[in-house]
Amino acid sequence: MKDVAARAGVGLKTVSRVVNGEPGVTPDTGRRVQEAIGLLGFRRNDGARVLRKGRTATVGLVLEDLADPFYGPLNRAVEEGARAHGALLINGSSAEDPDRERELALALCARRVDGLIVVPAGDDHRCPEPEIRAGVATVFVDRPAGRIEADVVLSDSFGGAREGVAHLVAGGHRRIGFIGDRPRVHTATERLRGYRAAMADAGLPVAGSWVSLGATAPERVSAAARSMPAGPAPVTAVFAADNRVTVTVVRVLAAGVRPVALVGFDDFEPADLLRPGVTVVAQDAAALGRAATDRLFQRLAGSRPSPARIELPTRLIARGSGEIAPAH
Amino acid sequence: MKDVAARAGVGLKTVSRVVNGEPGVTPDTGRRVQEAIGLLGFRRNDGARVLRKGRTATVGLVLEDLADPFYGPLNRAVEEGARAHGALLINGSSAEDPDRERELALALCARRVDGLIVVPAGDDHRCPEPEIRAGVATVFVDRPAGRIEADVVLSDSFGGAREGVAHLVAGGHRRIGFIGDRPRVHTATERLRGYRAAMADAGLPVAGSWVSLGATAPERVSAAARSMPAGPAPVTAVFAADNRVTVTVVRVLAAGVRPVALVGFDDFEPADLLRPGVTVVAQDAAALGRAATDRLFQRLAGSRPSPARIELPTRLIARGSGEIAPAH
DNA sequence: CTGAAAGCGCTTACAG
DNA sequence: CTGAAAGCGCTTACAG
Repeated sequence: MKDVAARAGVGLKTVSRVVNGEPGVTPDTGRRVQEAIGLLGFRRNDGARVLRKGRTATVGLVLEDLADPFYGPLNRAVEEGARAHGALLINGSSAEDPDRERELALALCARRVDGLIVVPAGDDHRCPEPEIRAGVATVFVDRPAGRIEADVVLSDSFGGAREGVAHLVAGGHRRIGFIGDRPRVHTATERLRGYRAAMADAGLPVAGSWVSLGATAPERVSAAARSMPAGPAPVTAVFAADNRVTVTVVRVLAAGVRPVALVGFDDFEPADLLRPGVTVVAQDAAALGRAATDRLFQRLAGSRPSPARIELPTRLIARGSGEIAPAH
Repeated sequence: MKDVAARAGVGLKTVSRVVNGEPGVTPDTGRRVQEAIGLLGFRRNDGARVLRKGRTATVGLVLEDLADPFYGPLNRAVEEGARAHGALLINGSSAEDPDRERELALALCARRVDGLIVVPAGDDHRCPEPEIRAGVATVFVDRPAGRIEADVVLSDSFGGAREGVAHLVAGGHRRIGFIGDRPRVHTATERLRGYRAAMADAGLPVAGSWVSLGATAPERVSAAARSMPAGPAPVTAVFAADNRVTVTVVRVLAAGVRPVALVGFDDFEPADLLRPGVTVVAQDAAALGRAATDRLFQRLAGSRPSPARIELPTRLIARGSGEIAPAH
């Protein structure tokens, strides 16, 4: 900038004005400065700018895994939200590791991001980052964070699961299985609660062997999906509590002898290409991202509402697998 | 930092030394400084640091769409590569819009990212960013950039398509269709070239009606997929040149009367759940990301090889759809 | 309309 | 082992 000023024969401040399109520069002076900028290939250094201005126009996003298709639309929605406010997105994967999550959040704070959007690592029940409590505006998405008091944007896991299971009940099923993630994962327990509520609503009992919580590894899920439709109280339908579980269950059921109905939580790519199509309770990952970003920028704009829990509705999409009649 | 120095009764430089773990501080002094840091909740401002050091420890990634599942693993791989070098990732979507791509690249340059990884917008044949030519280390991935001389990391589209089509030929097919993206998309023409090469290798003619290039919108692709197995010279197999095309073709063929064999370029999520499973020529998006990041950091480390075109091999995965025998 | 001085929070290059 | 001075590239708050 100094070079540009020298070249154009003006002061530093004038260059600054031209670069930032501020008023108070004669057209002629402006032109001279522009010329010098072009000649020297000058680009404003936003880092230096930030140092004075305070705001970095940067948002940090910490999620579980950038490679997970579920987070793609969320990621993109946050980007778009940030972009609408002239901000860039720095993001990273926690890889479900609380230490790595913390490390990432700290690095983002050291870069002085204006705000942080965090998908908390699944099993982190420790108190999160002191810096978040200290000051950086933060919104949690997809899962609630430990015991922290902060904004959180979630899908309605309870209501969605309840609706999905009620759909099976309405189809005539009375023995329905539930396969979900480990109990320490919040969404898993919420969805289980929804399952139990739907069963209770219909006055149906739940046998112990119909509920299976645990790692979403294919081996464990396969075993559960194989055993439930067998035995003394065989289920005629299964509710799969997330997309990893659903995909495995589809495989197992396709290989089984009797048709078993299936409703899954989370939509997944070509669920409609399968025969039968997979009926799902879809959550809107992009809407989650949008809501979180909106909330964040409201806070950045100075609004100070007390921390809220925002729940977004889910949507049941019937495609066939959930409409299979019970085999008595 | 000034406050910490005052509180600990030391100079600024001593605080700096402690914060950065530099030697030359007595344990006792170190302790006092650490205490003051804890008390004041001090965090180094990396922005200020960067201003002096020159390097930002930040890598920029510009791709088509953060929400696209294909780019998830690439995104993650770049993140991991950057992380291994202590760098953070700023990324954004070009949304296939050359202007937006340029705007993003400029914003990243203004932030003084150390390096840039770019998936060029599909149809950009203009000369790309002057700043890239000017200096920021840049590696292009997945598609070559205009006419620029820079590193580019690609999948072997030609070889992959050739292998996929040869697989169909080996299965007894003699009339094979090709459905791909618009001709201005580099990968589309490369794959078409691979198709033609495989047909030529086998001494098979290619009828004009067997080749369809154009937008990957479902309507157009459906029309092509419906017409090819009909008419006077009906194809018995189709090669779909990318995953968007493949998904649409699967839908159409499933609804058709005669079985038509299918091989797709790009793997997609539950291609193995479908009946039959979809045979694909898979490219390794994570490997693309890794190779690009490696190349970038080699340059950042000071190595100055001349720009290279790095091609990664693809892998044929037979799952059933590509092994359907020709219906004569 | 224009510019010189001070300062954002750190590090570099020195000197003690 | 320790610290004062200068400077990274910009903007803020003034003064002319």
